[in-house]
Amino acid sequence: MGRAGLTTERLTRAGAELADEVGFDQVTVSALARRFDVKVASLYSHLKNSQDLKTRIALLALEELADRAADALAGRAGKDALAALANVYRDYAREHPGRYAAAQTRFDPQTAAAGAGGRHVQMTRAILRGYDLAEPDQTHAVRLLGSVFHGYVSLETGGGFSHSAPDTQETWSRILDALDALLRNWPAP
Amino acid sequence: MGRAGLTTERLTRAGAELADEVGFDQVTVSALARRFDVKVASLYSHLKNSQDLKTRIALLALEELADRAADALAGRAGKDALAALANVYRDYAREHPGRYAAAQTRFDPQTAAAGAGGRHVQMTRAILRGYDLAEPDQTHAVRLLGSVFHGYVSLETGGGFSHSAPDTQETWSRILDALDALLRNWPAP
DNA sequence: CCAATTTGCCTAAGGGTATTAGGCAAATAC
DNA sequence: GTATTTGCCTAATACCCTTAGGCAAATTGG
Repeated sequence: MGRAGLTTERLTRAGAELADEVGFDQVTVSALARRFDVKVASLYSHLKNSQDLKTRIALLALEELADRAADALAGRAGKDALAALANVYRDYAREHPGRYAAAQTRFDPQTAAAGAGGRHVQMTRAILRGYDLAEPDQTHAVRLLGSVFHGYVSLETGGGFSHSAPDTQETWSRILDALDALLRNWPAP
Repeated sequence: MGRAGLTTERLTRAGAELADEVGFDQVTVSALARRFDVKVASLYSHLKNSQDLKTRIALLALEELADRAADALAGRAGKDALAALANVYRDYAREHPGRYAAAQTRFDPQTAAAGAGGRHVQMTRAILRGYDLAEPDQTHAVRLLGSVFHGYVSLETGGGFSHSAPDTQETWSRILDALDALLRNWPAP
């Protein structure tokens, strides 16, 4: 029997695809082995364990998301930038639901520091440069934006808004309008 | 051997406690059987299967949450009501992380209809009566509030905001201020 | 109050996933 | 071209989930 050419890299990518197809929860070392037509134990030369695989997929997703966000923000400011970043999250979640779910993983500080989490915070902060917010309000606003983006996307992709008018695209636009208005007019304590 | 007095009800409650202790993902028919000092197969007289158990825990959590919300909203209006509802979600997630995680389960329409999901929407709508929002803006606002509450609580309990000043209580207060200001001043399309 | 029925928990068994240990052959290094 | 490393395999253990079938305790009804 020849070798299958397994690699931590390839396994992670295939795991991400698998996640998008069957859901991040269903990503399993066994399923991945089947996909490469290889015995399960063989993967353990490349992956520490099941958790390791999931962490790698999560970090991959965070990285991809940060790359897309950086692209989208280039040359934009103000509400334009706000909408661009928001749409990156929303679109990514729709295109890659499994990866997006993976990106929600909570890491231990060790792992988190190695990931792209910091890039996301920095990009959100960059957007706020288009508004007039001093610290600590800027941090409050970063957290609010993170909450809205994550919360909305997670509810929408989970079907939480389905089967009701008005449609979610309309709501999404109006929420971005509302956030823009709020940031331009952030209330004093 | 006497009987253990198992009940779907008791199993669901114990499952919710287990979820708070070890995490909703770790809730398992086997662990529940151990807790009652009973063989695993015995649970299958009371539960359809593992998924059934998880669904029941999720519905229990949604119900408890709706009950707490209804209590908190009684006699309040405006920003008071907004903060009360928001705090119900946040406090519940802190006290009962496993149950809160369970409450995020996405149900099939059949199951969703039987659950307390509708009560939550109705209570959020009730709060908005204190603000001057006509449809469809009211629905947009309901979705925004749901997104913020869920997003914030999920990020905070997941440790997404840790290790950084200002502290999360401060951010939470200022976010509620901001939402109140936004609702009082909802931008026209 | 005893017989019949239902109900509750058990044993047994089959199938899936995770993980480790040890082996053989293909790739690589010298 | 031999020596070493590396990659995938077989084998084995340890969970977890689920169904089938059995026995005894509880309940029902005469």
